[in-house]
Amino acid sequence: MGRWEPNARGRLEQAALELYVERGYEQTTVAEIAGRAGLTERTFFRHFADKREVLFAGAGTLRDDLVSAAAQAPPGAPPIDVVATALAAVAAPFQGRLESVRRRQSVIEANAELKERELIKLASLSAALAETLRERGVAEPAASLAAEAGIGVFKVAFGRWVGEPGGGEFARIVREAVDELKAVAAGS
Amino acid sequence: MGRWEPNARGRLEQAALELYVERGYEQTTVAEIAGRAGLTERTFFRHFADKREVLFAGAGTLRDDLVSAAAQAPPGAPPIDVVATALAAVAAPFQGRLESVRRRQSVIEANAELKERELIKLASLSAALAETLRERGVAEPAASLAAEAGIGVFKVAFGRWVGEPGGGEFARIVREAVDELKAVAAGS
DNA sequence: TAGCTTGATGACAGTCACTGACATTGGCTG
DNA sequence: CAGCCAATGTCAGTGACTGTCATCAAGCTA
Repeated sequence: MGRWEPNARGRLEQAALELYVERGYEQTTVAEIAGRAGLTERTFFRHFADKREVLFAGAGTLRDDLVSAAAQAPPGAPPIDVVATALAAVAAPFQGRLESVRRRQSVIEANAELKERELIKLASLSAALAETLRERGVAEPAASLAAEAGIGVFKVAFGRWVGEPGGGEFARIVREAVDELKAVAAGS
Repeated sequence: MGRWEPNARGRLEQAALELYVERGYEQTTVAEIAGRAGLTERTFFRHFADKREVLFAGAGTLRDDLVSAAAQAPPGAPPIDVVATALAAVAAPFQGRLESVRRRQSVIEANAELKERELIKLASLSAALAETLRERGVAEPAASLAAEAGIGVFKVAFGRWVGEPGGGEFARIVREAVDELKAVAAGS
């Protein structure tokens, strides 16, 4: 048994989410989060760059998964299809966690600072996706446009999935949104 | 002559931009901005919600112009064309101010907090554009997808315009990016 | 085994963004 | 002229975040 309770980072994440849900993001102090996790404020800031970041720890994994899925698409596939399959691939792991995702999302949408942080994470997804497309030989500005449009599709599809009462199948909603984007771009 | 020097808000904007350029956003305190403008820190926060907002005062106008241009498009026009003409319309007023825009943009791109603020302003453009499309009878999710894709186009086109040595014609770059998006979405 | 190093944490002081409450001031209105 | 009002100043406070040094148990080394 170690000197300290294990998984300090995970305890901080859980305590933060609980408190943000219970009393709201702004009404929660970092000292309270740390206290609930049995740690001090200073230790919180050793694990997370700021008070918002504790909600976005999984963003790096999502980006890696997206890049990996895009990189594995068949060579020579049209960029829009590379993006579509990559988005559907990263959508799948969300499927079993609708309630947990909804809780987190309601916290984010209640606070402008948290929305900002979410947007910059999505922008980093877009940048990583564009970079992957470029490595696959897609020229600019097609690579950035496909990536931006793809992340836009993801945002819209995510909103629909979280907003629908039953939830539905996220990957299917993503594919439908891609098809809808194609129709819109064609001028229908 | 009034009791106070006129245009306090404008003086604060100018002082902030100068200081952000001179020594960087993080190295500038609000007290310094206010001091250069001949005001106090408290007055700064009466004019701007926070230290970032002073750089984004024009965002509301941009959104209004975008909505207005989209609303004036011919009835029944395809959503992608409504978006394209609206983007080209708001691009035009940027044309004469390339150097000023570049200076401001270099400040924003040097700081993550400022990037976040820019992204949420762009997201508000997207939301307003989607709302306008809905009022024109465009159904969901087509309205949101067209708006998201359109703002993505704007981001890419803006980056190209600011990045190119000579600058070029912003409205033309926007139209080319829309065409490129159409080609990408078609699976080229 | 005694000592040294290391890594996670605590303690504490400090800066700065931001807020609430109240005071000040000079022009404008009745 | 009295009073109101709008913009600003003053001041005290909260809380996010940082730098610095201390602590202490586990592991490594001689």
